[in-house]
Amino acid sequence: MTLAIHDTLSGEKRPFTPRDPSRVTMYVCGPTVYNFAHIGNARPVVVFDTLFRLLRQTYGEGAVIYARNITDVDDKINQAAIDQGVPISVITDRFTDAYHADMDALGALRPTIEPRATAHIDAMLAMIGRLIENKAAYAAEGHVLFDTQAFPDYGKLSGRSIDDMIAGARVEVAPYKRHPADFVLWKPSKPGEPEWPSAWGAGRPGWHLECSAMVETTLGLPIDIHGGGHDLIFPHHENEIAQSRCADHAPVYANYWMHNGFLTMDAEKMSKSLGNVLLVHDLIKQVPGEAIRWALLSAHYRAPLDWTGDLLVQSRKSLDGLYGALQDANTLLGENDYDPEVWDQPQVAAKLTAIRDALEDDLNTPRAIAGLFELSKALRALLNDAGEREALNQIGLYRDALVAAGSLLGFLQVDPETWFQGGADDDLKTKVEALLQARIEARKAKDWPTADRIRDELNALNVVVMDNPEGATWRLADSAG
RNA sequence: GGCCUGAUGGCGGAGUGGUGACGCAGCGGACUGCAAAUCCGUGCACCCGAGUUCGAUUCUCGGUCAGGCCUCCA
Repeated sequence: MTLAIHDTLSGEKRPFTPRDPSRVTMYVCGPTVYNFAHIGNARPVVVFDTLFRLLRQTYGEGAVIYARNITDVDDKINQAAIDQGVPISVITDRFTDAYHADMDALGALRPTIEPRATAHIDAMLAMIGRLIENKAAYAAEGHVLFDTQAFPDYGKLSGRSIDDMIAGARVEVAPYKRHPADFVLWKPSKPGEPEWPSAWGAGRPGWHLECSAMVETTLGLPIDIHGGGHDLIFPHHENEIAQSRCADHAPVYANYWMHNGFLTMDAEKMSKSLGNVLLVHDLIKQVPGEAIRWALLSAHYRAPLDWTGDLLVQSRKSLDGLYGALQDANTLLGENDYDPEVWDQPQVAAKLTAIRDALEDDLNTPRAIAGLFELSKALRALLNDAGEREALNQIGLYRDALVAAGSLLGFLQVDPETWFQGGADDDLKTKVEALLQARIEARKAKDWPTADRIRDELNALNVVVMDNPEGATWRLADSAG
């Protein structure tokens, strides 16, 4: 099977054909760095990271160029700098670092390129120049505006006509606009705000222009895939298309447009006024990033996703099951050698193929996740009658396959011990080991009251004990919620 | 007001014109000193109405409900 992508522009699922298989290009709109990223911001990151992984496996790691911008010039950044009485760069540096740390925690690979808007002002100004030259933009009162009348395809991506937009307009139209739908390419800065000199007066770029310029400079037109949140379709992506195509007389800006669905919090939109903004920065202190990633990928990327405490609990338990199988396999295999003729085994190969097929079918992560469970189930079955010597090869094979399949989705990449005990600090681990040892002694002596009392103590430490004939293992109880 | 999505079991969530994956939770049993983990077994759903069809959860139309965009927004 080959990759098929649902393309917003054509409205259909189309087979993916890159312009150049040795240089596959993908651009995703990144953060405006004025605050911590919330869980809704994380959805496109995780979704397109999964696509990035799939593309890299298909075309080769060096053949996929994934650009995700950092918007570091913006009204909200300016406001934050004023509010906190610090230079703009203090804000942007701080939240760029935080963004990296948070997305790393979700298992997202870093993009190939992360262009910053402020490093591409020249390209933006050059683009404005070309737009004016091509009669697709005009200067007025210190602003430069895009002339939407100059672009017949305006509205095609979002499926709306300019007339519809005017009919539904709820904002006052700035007097210097020729047409209500025209949008800003360049605008004057207020005193104290960052500004750059230009032929149209000192000022700063409009947000839509930033992405167009960075796409051109970092990837070159047309790009293969352009992604982002559903809410960016209009006006942001619509405007990007208009600018780039008019600036360069380009017939195509991006060959495939992908948009992830919105995330709601307990069925409500996340908003500051509702006070339900959940920051990744806070969440990863409470639950493993992998469980958050799982929750984000548990629904198809185009479907809406309702974020609830229960979703996180279920996600974590699902991962417990898979890591449990891996742990048991590791325990059994121990130092034993096995023959890793992994990928030629037809039954394993079929299961791996099913997972790949699911992802290649417009990134059907729920189906791919089901495939992970298929592998896990098969691994469990082998573990349950592992008396046979030759079963070790099979177990090793399935164990490796599960980890390999997981890597495609960004799961199962840590040691099971780390997954189950990683939340414990060294003090706790020492304490637990001591209690566990004492309990093993008690059990040997068949002193059940003492054994049970110690287990209660461990439970109080949020530790779950699992006895086995030789001794016992432990894991931290789930505390997600 | 304009434009656009979606509605599957207790929960999450795929999918299909012909008896509805997968996961979480539940229930019964096995194992265990008792548990946990694991194993075996098991109950439960396709929003409403009409149409097309031999047959619709799947296609069409209408309705209801929910959500999104039209303004910064993932």
